[in-house]
Amino acid sequence: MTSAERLMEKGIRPSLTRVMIYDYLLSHRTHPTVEEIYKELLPKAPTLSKTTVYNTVKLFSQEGVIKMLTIEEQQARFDACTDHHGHFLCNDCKKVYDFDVDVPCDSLPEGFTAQTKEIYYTGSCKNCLTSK
Amino acid sequence: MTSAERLMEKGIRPSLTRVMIYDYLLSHRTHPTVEEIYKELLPKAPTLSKTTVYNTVKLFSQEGVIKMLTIEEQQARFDACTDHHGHFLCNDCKKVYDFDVDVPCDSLPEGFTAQTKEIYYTGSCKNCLTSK
DNA sequence: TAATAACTTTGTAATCAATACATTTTATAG
DNA sequence: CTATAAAATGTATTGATTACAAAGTTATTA
Repeated sequence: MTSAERLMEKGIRPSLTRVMIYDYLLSHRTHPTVEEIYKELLPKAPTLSKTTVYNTVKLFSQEGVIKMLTIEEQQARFDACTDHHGHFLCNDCKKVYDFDVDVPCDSLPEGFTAQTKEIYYTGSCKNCLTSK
Repeated sequence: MTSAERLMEKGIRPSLTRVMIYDYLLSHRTHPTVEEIYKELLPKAPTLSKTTVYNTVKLFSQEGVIKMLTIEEQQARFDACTDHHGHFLCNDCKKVYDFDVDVPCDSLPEGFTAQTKEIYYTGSCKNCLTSK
């Protein structure tokens, strides 16, 4: 299935801009920020507006096409992989890593319905620990 | 153990301001923001500065006295309970609820060391679901 | 006790991610 | 082709957070 088809599946009209942003996220699993997405795409799309990137990732998140990560206080990050997995933020190099984690056993209060479930760890990654 | 003693245990000098902020967090388990802490304490401490609240919750978080929650994009929230539990953000009323959840089984990459482990759910709480 | 140093608190100014909004551009339908 | 809706853009604004310097407070040492 193409990325455009996947957007349509979620009721999102696959404009050129949207497909470009979605493709970027699909091929760059580094959990980029809006700023990073914008800067990377600007050479290919010189008329791109940062507001458009904001609008688009918000739309994608709301429709469940991508995940918004609030693991960092300062700015949101985005992940095109919506399968269940954990995110690890290194406090030193500020990179966000994926890791495998089981869906946790929870006891949500009666009547509560969850739409998203995120697992965030913070600490130090291997690179930063060994280079000390 | 008093709250002042608990601060000293973590190497934090228990000034009046710090104890006041810590006590507020201990007695208000609503995961308040800096703004909320500041507004609530201002009547009791008219010379309190918002910067001080920022400095203090940052210090507390760094020393592990409290937890900083980044579950919301816009602003950080703070929790004096450092025991393992999950946090549920209602997208409608924006309240953050505690819930019980097991420590998840993870397979962190070799050499990674976690300092904090947070579990964030978002969705709709009972009140908001029933009032629709 | 006085003098000094270290720490804490404060207030203003600056930063910067995110949003609001009006305008322009592009796509779709009649 | 025209009208309408949707998407993209750019500027201005908001608002949480931080930087920084000054003022205040507490601890230390002579």
